[in-house]
Amino acid sequence: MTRTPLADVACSIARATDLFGDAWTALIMRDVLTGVTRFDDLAHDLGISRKVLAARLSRLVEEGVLIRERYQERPPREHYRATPKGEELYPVLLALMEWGDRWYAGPAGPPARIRHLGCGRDTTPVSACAHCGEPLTVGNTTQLPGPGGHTGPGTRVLGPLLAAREDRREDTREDTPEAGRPAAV
Amino acid sequence: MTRTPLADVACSIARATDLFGDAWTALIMRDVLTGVTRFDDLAHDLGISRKVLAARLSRLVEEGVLIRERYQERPPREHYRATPKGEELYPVLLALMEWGDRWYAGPAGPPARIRHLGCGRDTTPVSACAHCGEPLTVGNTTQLPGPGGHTGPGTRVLGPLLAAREDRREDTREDTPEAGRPAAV
DNA sequence: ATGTTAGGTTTCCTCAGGGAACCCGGCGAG
DNA sequence: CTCGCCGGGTTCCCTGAGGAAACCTAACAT
Repeated sequence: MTRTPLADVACSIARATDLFGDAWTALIMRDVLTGVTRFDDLAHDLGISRKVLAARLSRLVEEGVLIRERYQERPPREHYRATPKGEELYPVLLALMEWGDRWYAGPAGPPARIRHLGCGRDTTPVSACAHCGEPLTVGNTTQLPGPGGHTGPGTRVLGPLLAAREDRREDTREDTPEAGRPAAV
Repeated sequence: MTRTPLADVACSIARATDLFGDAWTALIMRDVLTGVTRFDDLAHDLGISRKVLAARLSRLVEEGVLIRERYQERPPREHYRATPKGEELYPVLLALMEWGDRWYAGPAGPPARIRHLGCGRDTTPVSACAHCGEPLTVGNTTQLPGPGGHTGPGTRVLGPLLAAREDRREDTREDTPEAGRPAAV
């Protein structure tokens, strides 16, 4: 929770991880996105301590990933729903699930299937290139500095944590040259 | 680390989360997959405590996600490389990064770009249906019980934690009726 | 008036994570 | 041949996050 200098870091993975890199958040989002939205239901379903659940939910609400809504006045009842920002975490869940399926499913097969309503078939989610639709792998991609990165040219760049940590080592660069100018492609 | 009854649970997300749901693992995998593979380099780059780094690495090796390799004999030097199982975590990283880019990139744009070597363009990773190639969203998919799930019919099913937790509350269902019959689409 | 349910909050305890120091084998330099 | 350094960890102590369980406050329901 406040292991969080990560949030300031020039790496979108680190930023996402700051929220998502904890034991429960992924499971909470899974539940909320699949219809388990009330406090008690979540607590039961996950077996999470109520204290921690409350903390996670309010963090997720702060972050704009969930909203707390009163869905009934008498008696007053609340639930948590995903915002668009929260719904867009779905690909992360799909990727985690796909990986878990591939490497941990028993002989019986995976515990759940995803039916794609568009084509009507049980699907396997793949990470694809938005342009050509081909699957993306470690082998067929490279990481390059982006416009928002304050990183030197040589740095491998999926996430230059070094940059944001440089306070701890001012022997390294503090040049930060006009944080725009990417290493023009 | 041993908050881990999760690993036994009938949900691939929970299984994946058991490994991946911690502050550092995603970042370690990011680094290893992008070429930061030695202990000291990882420790520096991440700013992680050496103790925890050692623990994470040996866990990842145990799990078959990384292998420890001697890449030079004199002086003896080791590094960590991703196995195929480890490389297949790439989609998870891409999904996290994409989400971070969409919601946390400053006005300057995202800190890094992914170039797809197949089509030569900077790409945006999308979670697509392996059959029809269309993007998968919360709205155009449903979750159904899979062959490996020991879950009742009504249960929403991306991850029935209840099943594995029912030891703790035998007041609830122990019926588990013919664990198949999905809520037919 | 008594109980129950939803939605939390509080208290106490334990153990994982951070920081920093320490350790060990293998060099390479003087 | 001794000194010191580097890579790759391990050990120690301390703090703080997470778990368990009890408690609290409406708002009904009987």
